[in-house]
Amino acid sequence: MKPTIKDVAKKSGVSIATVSFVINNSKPVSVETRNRVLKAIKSLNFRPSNSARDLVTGKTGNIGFILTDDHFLRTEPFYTRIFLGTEFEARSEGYYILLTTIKRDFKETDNLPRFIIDRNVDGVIVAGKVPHCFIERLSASNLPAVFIDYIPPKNDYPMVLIDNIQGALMATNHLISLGHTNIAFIGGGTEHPSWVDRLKGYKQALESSNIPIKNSLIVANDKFQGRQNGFNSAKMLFSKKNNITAVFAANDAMAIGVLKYLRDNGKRVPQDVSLIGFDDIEADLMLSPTLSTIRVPKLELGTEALKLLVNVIKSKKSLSKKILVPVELIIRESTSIYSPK
Amino acid sequence: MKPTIKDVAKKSGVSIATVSFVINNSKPVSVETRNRVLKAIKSLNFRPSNSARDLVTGKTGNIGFILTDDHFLRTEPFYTRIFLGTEFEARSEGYYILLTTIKRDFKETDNLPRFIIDRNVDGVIVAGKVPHCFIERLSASNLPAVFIDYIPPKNDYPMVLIDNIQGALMATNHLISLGHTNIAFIGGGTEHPSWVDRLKGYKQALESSNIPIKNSLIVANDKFQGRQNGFNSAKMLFSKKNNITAVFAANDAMAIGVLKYLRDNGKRVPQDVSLIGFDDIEADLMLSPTLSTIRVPKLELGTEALKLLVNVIKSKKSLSKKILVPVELIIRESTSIYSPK
DNA sequence: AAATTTTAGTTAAACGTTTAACTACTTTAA
DNA sequence: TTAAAGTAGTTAAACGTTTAACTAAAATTT
Repeated sequence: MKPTIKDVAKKSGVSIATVSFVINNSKPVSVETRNRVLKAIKSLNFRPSNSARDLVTGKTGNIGFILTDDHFLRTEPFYTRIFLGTEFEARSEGYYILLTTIKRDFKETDNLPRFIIDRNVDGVIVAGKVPHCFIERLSASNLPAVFIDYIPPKNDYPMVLIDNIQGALMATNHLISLGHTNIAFIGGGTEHPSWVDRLKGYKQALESSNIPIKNSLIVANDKFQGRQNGFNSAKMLFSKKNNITAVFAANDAMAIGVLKYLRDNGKRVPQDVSLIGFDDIEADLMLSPTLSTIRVPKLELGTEALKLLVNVIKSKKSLSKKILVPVELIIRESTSIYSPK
Repeated sequence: MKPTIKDVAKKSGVSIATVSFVINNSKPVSVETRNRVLKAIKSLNFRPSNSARDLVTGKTGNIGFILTDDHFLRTEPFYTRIFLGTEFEARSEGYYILLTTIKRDFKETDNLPRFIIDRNVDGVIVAGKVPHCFIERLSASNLPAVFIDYIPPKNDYPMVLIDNIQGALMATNHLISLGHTNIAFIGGGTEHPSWVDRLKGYKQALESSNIPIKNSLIVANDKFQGRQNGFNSAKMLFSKKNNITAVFAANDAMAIGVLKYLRDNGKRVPQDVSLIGFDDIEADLMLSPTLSTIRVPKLELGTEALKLLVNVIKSKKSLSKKILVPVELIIRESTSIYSPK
């Protein structure tokens, strides 16, 4: 059978309490006994029982990771990478991650994830946009929670966010520095803070370079943000005659849609139109040209969120800290210097 | 504080044992008391403590889900769907899933997932191909395990497999029924049972239609199985003059690579070449033409594996059952009737 | 009617930890 | 020299369940 703390105690000739102190560093133990205990632990291959420990401490050692199923199933491994960051960090922090999805159209009457109902987690991480009514239910459950890449309305949970404004600034400034002035923006709907901020950064960049902002160059009204949407938006923009020489798409998926539209319609990238995305989804290595973009450190989003959550759990204070994770400009083939015909 | 079984017992005027019997249906309880207890449970919003229960039963209520990180991060949400199937089924079975990845090049000396070392799972599900040495380490741990979509060498674990031969038969027969005879096969390396079986099905279909098998039409030597590989293989096939009119690619990712090669080289699909894949990764709705394929029921792979594992855990017998999940022919735009020029 | 079996419930031990309260020394302070 | 404080360890209770062993009453069999 699995060895218990008693076996260790017997083998090293001390009480089980002392063994516990050694395991948890919770009380001073003399060097000799500590070593004796450690040796016994090793030789018996002892591992403390989670359930016993959890029972007495009232903790579970688990953390829930929640996202909508469509986010989880996105073709770009964006949220999966974030999850992996969390999972990885959880290993060193000694937590287990319970991953579950909720429906994108979570209803008032839907069940919360079972680990919340059963209180089988010490806290949860919510990644990406989730329905309002889910957030309300979650907040009623009084569990510590941290949000990633989404600002929950009316709740001051701690958050780990992408520095969207800065990224959009970098992307737009990159295009400007290449000589472009007729720069289009393609974004998702305005109900998501990320798109709002990326648009904000775009505008700021233009302003500070004294380039007039033309609403005719901005498409940001769709609820979705996939390739199809990029394709459609590009169609809207390029069917009018407005001399666009560069496009900043608010994410790579849309950028790929734009790319497809341009290719289908005889525009060369980057010779005729420069194109930059956002996210760096390292999607398609076959993509040609390769896409300039703003790299979002996805693993880091996940690790930071876990660290933050562990802090909240341990301090028991509901610090409403916001961490803004910096992004990085990645220049590839899809952007080049403006060369008028 | 969280209500305990004692609170329920007090409220309903019975002993805690009776409450336990009601919760677990483990001993007959009269209808009246049962109802009284259930009412108390509901009104107190009582949920049994996992840790307490686990401690006494020696179970954990957790199941580990293991796959390599590159599988998890694949652009096609193939394994993520399988996971979702498992997770979904786990909800109704009352288990929690701990998802973790191992490295594709897992080394003898690498640590097993922490939940195995700590024995914090009652069993594990392994999805997709994993390194041999990992399997050996796993099997030394003596945990119940079920494999999905991979046949572990030298171990008779229970498995849930795709009916690859049948699928390949269906795909090839579909092409044959359209009048094609010069049908190429593009597969991955032969070290993976799936590719071997899909090739086998391809050959069987040709044989039973009395179409000679030409090795020049078969490319199956690469270790990887992505788009790039499909692209390269198509190049190899079509650069020789051999009148290929149809291609069966052993997965959709490779099929998409083939499609790209054909498009780049002026061949129309399906007018000039019919193309069918395998998996149905519902990748790119923008793909044109849409891809005929063999649908693999991914969720079902996951649910079946969980059911099987739960069976093993409960029966304590190491039944080495194999479940072959049926596939389905999905005809879309990329295959059409053979029309000689 | 007595003996036996069945049914519905109770009691108490056990699971493997953590930790508050205590003890017995040893060191330091007065 | 004695009292106080510090150190290193022990004892035992507690956490919230499950379950074996038991009891008392009811139902069935003889």
